[in-house]
Amino acid sequence: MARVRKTVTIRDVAEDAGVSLQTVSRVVNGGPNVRPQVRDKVRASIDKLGYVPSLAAQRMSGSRSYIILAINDRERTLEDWRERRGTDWVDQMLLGGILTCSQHGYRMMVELVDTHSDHVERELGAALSALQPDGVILTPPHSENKLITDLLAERRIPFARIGSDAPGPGIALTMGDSGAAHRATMHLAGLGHRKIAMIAGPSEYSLSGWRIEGWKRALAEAGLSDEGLLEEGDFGYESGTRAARALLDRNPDCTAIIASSDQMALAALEVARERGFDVPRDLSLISFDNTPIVRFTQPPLTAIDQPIAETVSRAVEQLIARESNGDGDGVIEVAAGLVERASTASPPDRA
Amino acid sequence: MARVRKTVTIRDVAEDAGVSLQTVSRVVNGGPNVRPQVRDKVRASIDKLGYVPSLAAQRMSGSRSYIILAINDRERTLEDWRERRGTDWVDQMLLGGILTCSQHGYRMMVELVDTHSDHVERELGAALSALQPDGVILTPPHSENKLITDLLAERRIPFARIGSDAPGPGIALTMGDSGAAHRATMHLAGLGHRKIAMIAGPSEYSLSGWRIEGWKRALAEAGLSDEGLLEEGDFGYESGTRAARALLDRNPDCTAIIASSDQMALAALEVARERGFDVPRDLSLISFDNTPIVRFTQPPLTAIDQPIAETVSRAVEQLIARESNGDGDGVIEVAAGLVERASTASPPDRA
DNA sequence: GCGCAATTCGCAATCGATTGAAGCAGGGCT
DNA sequence: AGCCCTGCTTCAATCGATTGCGAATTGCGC
Repeated sequence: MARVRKTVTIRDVAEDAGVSLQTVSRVVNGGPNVRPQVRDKVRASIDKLGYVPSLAAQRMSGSRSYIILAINDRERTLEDWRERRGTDWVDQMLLGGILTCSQHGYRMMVELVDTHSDHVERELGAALSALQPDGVILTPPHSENKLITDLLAERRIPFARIGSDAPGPGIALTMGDSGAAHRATMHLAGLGHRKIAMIAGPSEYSLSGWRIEGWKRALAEAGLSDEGLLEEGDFGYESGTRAARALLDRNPDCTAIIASSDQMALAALEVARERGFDVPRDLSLISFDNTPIVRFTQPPLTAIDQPIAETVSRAVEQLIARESNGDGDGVIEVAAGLVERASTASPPDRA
Repeated sequence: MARVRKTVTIRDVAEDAGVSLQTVSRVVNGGPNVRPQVRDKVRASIDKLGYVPSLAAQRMSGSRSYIILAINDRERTLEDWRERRGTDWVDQMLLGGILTCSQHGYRMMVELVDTHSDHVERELGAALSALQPDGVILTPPHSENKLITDLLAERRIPFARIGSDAPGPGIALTMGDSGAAHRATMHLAGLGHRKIAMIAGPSEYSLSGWRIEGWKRALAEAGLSDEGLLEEGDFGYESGTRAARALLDRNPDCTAIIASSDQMALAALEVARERGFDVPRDLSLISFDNTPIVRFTQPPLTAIDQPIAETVSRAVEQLIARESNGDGDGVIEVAAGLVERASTASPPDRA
């Protein structure tokens, strides 16, 4: 009764069902040559004994490890990440990744790597050797780290780059940053705004560039100018304060700001407050990320919602599929949504 | 050159160093009978070839899997968690867990389990069979789920319960909820407050009870009453609004509120605003969790900082140590800190 | 009822590392 | 000088699942 339960192996199942190990293996892995009758009998034994194949053993014999490795930034996570972008990213990544993995019988592991370290290759190489993952997911800013992508390409490990659209090696998944910025800008233009500024992210992130691009494209389509309306921040609160002040100093007639992160939008909101501007009456605000914070500000912020969970989920599916199909790499776009809240309105009438 | 790099096995190292496989294994695992000279030679070969033992193979032969499994709530993470408690928990757990694991040559995996599901045992059992983790970390509300703790005890897998202080099976790690609530209450009492209310968490979380206990204890020590000053919420924003309104309706002379989550504190802040109360002039606020949000509110909130990363880190260390020592279970307390910001001040003078 | 083909099953080797027991030195003892 | 003993290294079995290949069974048509 209270005896320690021995591990149930494929052998136990075979014995219980009265068939050979190999037959059980075929059943488990959906092999082609098993009679329905036998298959059901084996399935019954599996359920009865509660058999679950050992990941380690599967890895040993088969060619797959059933492991997808997600590379996250260590330095940022430890010190900067929370300060600058909030933590929603990690949570959503886990959600999308782990759930999708488990749906396919895979597991996801997270590895924290410091992009700026000199040991990137050694650290990552060790993880790859130890785990031998079937696929790797890179999150910004690793997605465009050549040392990392080269290492993965050399080892012939399929990988996905989240937040990248360079058609290089590996599958690229973008979240439609250009389109999202375009949409946000058009939304503001549609409300009647003529001076729509942008606080962009750091240039080392290529998504910063796409957002600027989408913003400029929309301005051009609406026949508006972008002159003097662009500031660069680092996603963090402080930089947002600085950028917002500079923008409003330079453009007293600016009536709308798109910020490339929630933190920077929060900072802009505070700058507006300190200048006696009412949001949205005097100034409209749209932020990127849509982390939980922006629902509780006064007013709640209209925001671009990044479909991180879905994107990672797609990445996992691609990696798993690619493994069997051997398909080539491609670029996938997952569209971001615009969540309208109370921080956007028509601009004030000015003489 | 660009030839696909074959996996480096222990055999390759042995050959390169001119010794046997077993000698290499001894070197890697710190075995006792290896000449320093030989050991150095083997080490050199390991570095040269970039050898890293395969986790799967280690699991196969040895008794350890070098895997720690962290159980998180699926339902909450998917739908409610972010709404109610923010996501900081997950991020911090990963930080503390993954980093500490890697320091000891272990890996952490995350499993999402729905506590309220009927399949808890099956889901968790499958994960345990597949991964055969050396230790398991339970986070609330799993920490006190008897189905889960029984399953782990039966399988003889060491486990740690985060946010629990029941001395049952497994290591219990509390974050000093009672002490933290006590400290927050004393802080307010020290500022001169006489009516200090609490918005508690749901009673199904035992930490809710401890916080109430600490609050009451402090009130008693300060010679204050707790009558009518307690409301229960569910950690979420909505419940905080309801609770704060009820408290202020019932106690017009209430000058301070301790909320058991940041979300509920945010709600209380908004209720104060809608009633024309200035925080902290008319009402002082202290929240639990100290997620990034509360630094950017107006005013920034004084908060209890939960040392989640450190707690999980301690849990990992205990699990790994316990595995070798075979030590018994115990209760460990990691102290929370009080971060003073601008939401607390002396109460207004009232006639 | 027979033969051939198609399907299904079982034996054995294998993945990479660990581990207990056996082998082989060299040194000290009587 | 013979013997044993200690210290270090090597042989061989093992973990649990996969997989190729040969063997056995079934199915089908004539």
